[in-house]
Amino acid sequence: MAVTIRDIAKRANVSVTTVSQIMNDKGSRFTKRTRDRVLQTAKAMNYRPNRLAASLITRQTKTLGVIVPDIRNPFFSALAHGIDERATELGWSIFLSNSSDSHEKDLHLISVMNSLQVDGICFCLAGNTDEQSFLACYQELTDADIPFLLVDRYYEIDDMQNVLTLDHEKAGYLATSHLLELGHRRIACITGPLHLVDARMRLVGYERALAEYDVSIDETLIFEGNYRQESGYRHANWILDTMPDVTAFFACNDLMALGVMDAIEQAEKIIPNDFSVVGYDDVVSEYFKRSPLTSIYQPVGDLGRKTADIIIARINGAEATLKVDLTPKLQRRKSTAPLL
Amino acid sequence: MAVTIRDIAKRANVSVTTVSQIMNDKGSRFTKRTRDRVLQTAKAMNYRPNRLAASLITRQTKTLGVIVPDIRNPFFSALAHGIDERATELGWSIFLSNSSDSHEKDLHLISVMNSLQVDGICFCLAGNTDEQSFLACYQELTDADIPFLLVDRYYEIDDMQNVLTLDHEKAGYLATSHLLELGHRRIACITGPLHLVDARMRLVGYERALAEYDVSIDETLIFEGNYRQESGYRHANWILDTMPDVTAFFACNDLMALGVMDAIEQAEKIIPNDFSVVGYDDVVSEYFKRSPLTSIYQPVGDLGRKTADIIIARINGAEATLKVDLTPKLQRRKSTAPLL
DNA sequence: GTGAAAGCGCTAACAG
DNA sequence: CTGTTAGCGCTTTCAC
Repeated sequence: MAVTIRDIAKRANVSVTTVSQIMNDKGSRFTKRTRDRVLQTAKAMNYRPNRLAASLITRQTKTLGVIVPDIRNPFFSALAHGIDERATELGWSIFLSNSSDSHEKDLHLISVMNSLQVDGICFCLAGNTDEQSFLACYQELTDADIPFLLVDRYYEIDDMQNVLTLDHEKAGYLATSHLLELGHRRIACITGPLHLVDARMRLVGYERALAEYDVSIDETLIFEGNYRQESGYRHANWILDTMPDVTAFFACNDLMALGVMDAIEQAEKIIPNDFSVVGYDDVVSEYFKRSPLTSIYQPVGDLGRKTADIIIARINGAEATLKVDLTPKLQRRKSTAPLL
Repeated sequence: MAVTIRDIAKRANVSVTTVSQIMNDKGSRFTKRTRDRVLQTAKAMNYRPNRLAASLITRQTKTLGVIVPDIRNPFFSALAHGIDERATELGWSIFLSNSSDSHEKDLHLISVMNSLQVDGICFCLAGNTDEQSFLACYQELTDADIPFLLVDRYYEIDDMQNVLTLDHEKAGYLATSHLLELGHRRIACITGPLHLVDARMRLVGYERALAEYDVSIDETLIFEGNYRQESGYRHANWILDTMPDVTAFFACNDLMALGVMDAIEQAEKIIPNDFSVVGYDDVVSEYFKRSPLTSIYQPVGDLGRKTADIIIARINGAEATLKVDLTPKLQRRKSTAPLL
C-alpha cells in the first residue's frame, strides 16, 4: 500500500491540509519548522502524490493525448518527439497511440482519451479520412469539450482555429524553383492524395513557381500519387515510357521520390545526369545522414514543440495564436543537377 | 460540466449502483427493462465514464508507461508501435516519453509515471547508463512496486525476471557466418558500447561463427563503437588506412554500417566488389525499401507486442514467462558479395 | 498558521 | 433485483 498524505500527516503531527498545502507549496505561509518537518518526513517515507486523486478535484490531469497514424513513419515520430519534448519541459505527460490510418480507430481513441481525462488532444488524421469521417471526428472532439489541435492534416470546414500546419505551399514552391533555376522546364509533379490540404498546397506552390518562371502549367505533367513508394515508382515508369521531354521530377514526399529513383535506375538512366529528382520531408536525414536525395526539409520537430506550446497555452486559457514561423528549407544533395 | 453516473441515475430513476453495475456489465442481473433504460439514457446523454474516479477505487488504471531514449530512432518507434498495438487491442493505453538518453531523465520519468499511477512500465535504458545508474533505476522501479520490464537493454544483476530481449547472439552469428560463407576471413567487427549486454552478445555471436569456421579470433579486428554513424565512419577510416587485409565489415547497427559505407566510398572503393558490409537492425526497410544494405532483421514489432503481453499478464497476476521466440533473419542485399 | 469537513466521480460491500 | 452507504487520496473552503 502506497504512502498517502494522511500517513505523513500523522507522522509529522499535522493535518492533511497542511501537508497538501506544503507539498504544493502554496496557500498560507507555514513556519519554516513545520515546512521542513513535513517535507522531510515526506521524503523519508518516499511519498509519491497520487495524481489521479488530485486531478479528480482540480479537473486537470496535465496529460495530452497524441494520435498519429503510425509512429514508425519518420514524420510522425519526429512530430511526437517534439510534442513530448516540449510537454515534458512544461511538466506534462503524453498518451500516445497509433490509429493505423483507420478512421474508426481515431474515433475510438478520442473516446478513450476523453475517458482518461486528458486535458487536450493533438491529432493527426488517418490518411484515408474523407470529409464526412473528418466531420465525425470533429464532432466527437467538440462534444468532448476538450481543446484540440489538428496537426498538419485537416479539412477546410470552419475558421480553422484548431489547425496547425507547416508551410506546404512555400515548400512546393522551393522545390520547384530549385529545378527551374537549374534550367529544367518539363518538371513532372507527383502529388499526394489531393483530398488532403497539405498535398494540394504543395501543388499550389509548384504552380506558383512555374508561373513565376513563365512556364505554362501542363496538367499532363501532374500525377496524383498516394505518398507511398510504389506510387512514385508507377507514375515515374509511365512518364519514362511516354514523356521523353521530362527532365525532372518533384515527388511530394521522400517515399515516392525513392520510388521514382527506383524507376529511373531500372530504366538504366543516371541521376542526376539524365534526371533530377527532388523529394519532400527530409526527416530521415536526422538519423540517416547518407541520403543522396535533394529534398525539402520541414522543421517537424519544431512543429511538434509548437503544437505542445499552443495546446497547453489554450488549456491554460491563453489566446495562443496559430501564427508560427516554421520555414521549409531546401537541402541540396546529389539527386539534382543543371540541365545539360 | 461532464455528465456523471449520478445524472444518468436520476434521469433513469435508478441508483448510482445500478448504473455503475450495468455500465460495467457485471454483478447481479438486472431486468432487461432497466438495463436498456440505463444504457439508453447513458447514450442519450453522451455519457463518458471518468476513469480517474474509477481507478482511484479499483487501483487499476489500465495504463502502461513506456520509456525510450528517442522515439525517432527506428528501433524504438518500431518497439513502441508494437507495444501500443498490442496494448490497445487489450484495452490499455500508453504513456510514452523520451529520455533523450539521459539517465537522470529516466529516473524522473519513472517517478512521474508512478505518480500517474501507471500499472506497469516498459523501460529501455538510456544509452549512457552505467551499472551504478542502472541500479538507481532498478531501485526506483522496485520501490515504486510497479511491475516493469527492461526491454532489450539491461545489466546482469539478478535472476533477470524483468528482462525481455532479442536474440543478439544468434543475430551476430548470422551476420558473421554470412560473410564467412562468402569466403571472407578478415572480418572487422564494429561493436556497440560493450558495457551493454546486447552489444556484447552480438560480439559473442561473431566469435562463435568464427570459431565454427576455424578462423582464429583476432582482437585487433574488434572495435568498440557507440552505435552512432560517426563511430562507424571513424573506425572504418582507420581500418582502411592501416589494415589492408580486411575485406568485410560487420557493423553492429545500421547507423554505423552507413558510416562504414561513407568511409569506403570516400576512399573510392566499391561495395561490394572491394568490401562487403553487413549491418544490423534493418528496421528502416519497413518504410524505405530501397536500402542496398545487407542487414540482420530483428522482429522488433513482435518484441513490442510480446512486451505488452507479458507486462499485462503479470499485472493481472499471471506467471508470464520470458521465453519467447523472436528469431533474427538475414536480409541479403547488395552490400555483400563473395570474396574475389 | 493550522485544522475539520466536504466532496471530486466512481465502485463495492452490505442490506433489503 | 435494487438501493444505501462508505470510502479511494486528494484539494479546498471556511473556521479557529
